[in-house]
Amino acid sequence: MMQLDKIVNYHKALADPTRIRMLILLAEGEMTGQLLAEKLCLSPATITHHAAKLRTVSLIRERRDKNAIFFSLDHYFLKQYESSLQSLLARPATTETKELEPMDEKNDRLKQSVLRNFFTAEGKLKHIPAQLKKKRIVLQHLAEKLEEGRSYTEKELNAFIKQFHEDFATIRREFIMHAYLYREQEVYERNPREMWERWETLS
Amino acid sequence: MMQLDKIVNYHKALADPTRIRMLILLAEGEMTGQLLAEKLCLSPATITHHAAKLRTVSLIRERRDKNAIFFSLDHYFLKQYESSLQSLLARPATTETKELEPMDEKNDRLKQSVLRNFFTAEGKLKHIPAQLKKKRIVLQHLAEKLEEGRSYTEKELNAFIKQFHEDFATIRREFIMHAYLYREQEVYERNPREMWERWETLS
DNA sequence: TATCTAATTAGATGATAATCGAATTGGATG
DNA sequence: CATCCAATTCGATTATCATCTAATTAGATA
Repeated sequence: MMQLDKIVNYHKALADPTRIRMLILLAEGEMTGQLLAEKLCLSPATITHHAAKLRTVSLIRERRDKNAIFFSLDHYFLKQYESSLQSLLARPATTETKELEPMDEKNDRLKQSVLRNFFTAEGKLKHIPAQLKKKRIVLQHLAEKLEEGRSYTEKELNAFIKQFHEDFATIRREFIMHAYLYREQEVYERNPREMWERWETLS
Repeated sequence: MMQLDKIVNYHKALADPTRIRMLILLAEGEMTGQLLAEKLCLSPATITHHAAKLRTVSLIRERRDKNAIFFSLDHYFLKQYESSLQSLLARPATTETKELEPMDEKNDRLKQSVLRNFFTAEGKLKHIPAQLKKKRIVLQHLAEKLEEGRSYTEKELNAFIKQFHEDFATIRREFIMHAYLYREQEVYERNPREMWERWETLS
């Protein structure tokens, strides 16, 4: 479970007008530190300072090209944290979720058929479903095989995924986008099942 | 449009471990200031201080009973701000939204039929649809009649809604839950259409 | 009215954090 | 190797903020 400090740090990162402005500028596309400094009328040192804070919560990425460093938004993580706060504070039941429930039996049949059709007899994933609903079923099926509460390095995670499919990069990315996994710095961890479900109703 | 300061203040409010702990406690149900102080091992003065910050961004409500003041979560607003940040930083197009698009024509026919069935010839709302999708169509139809960029007092908003339906409280609440409106202190304002749409894909 | 209880305000203190200028690092390129 | 450029680190300054105690307010009750 994502703990208190992470949530607080995430909100601290967004609790400053300069940093929000930086993110808004970066939403248009990647940009060097110098250009950011110029557009915001701040010194390069200040940009570095803020970039560091945004980086520690994975809100931005960076890429070096010659002398310049290009910063860009990390879109996945924007959603990530929001949903974890939601799940912390979620009410036991809302009218909204109730409306979606009476399909359980149908969903279950869909799940069985997706697992039959997309996996080989040996348990390999034939290919990634294009349809969102089916993709979620496949991702969840794989994520269930990860140990909860354990940390995985990127290497370990890739190896895990390769048991089932060659394209580990895509699947790793999908894991994160759909909140089956979360990433802190270089370490990956499985989110608890409640969050998968919370996330499914939210996104 | 929700401006920079509001977003920053919202995140400032959540950028403190004590306040997050308060919210987590309140997620279980309403609670007096004294009890909060006790559970968090803080002075009542400190609780007041934090409650003020949470209140200015509408994350908590309060209710007086005899000498005690009961604090509680305001669930609507939790979602509200998140989505406004999302819409500020949203990318032009994602693969996810594309998957949902090719139903435009079908949606349009649904819309026409819902408007015919739920509204009288005089434009009154017969009753509020139970089904989420239809409810959104009705809410959007009403919200379009609100002036964008104008502020409404609660009284004015109630009067507006009563033109169409008696139960203004429910509809006002639904407006907020589905991000057609947002509330700042005692004042209501219509969100821009992009946010309605952004919200629809998110929730 | 006097009194009790809970919450708020006021003022003080210590910690955190935004910003800058100056010095430094780390890659590219002549 | 010398130089240039952008980014980072360092140190100092200033502003903001969490927390406390003490004093005050607001409602309820005897």
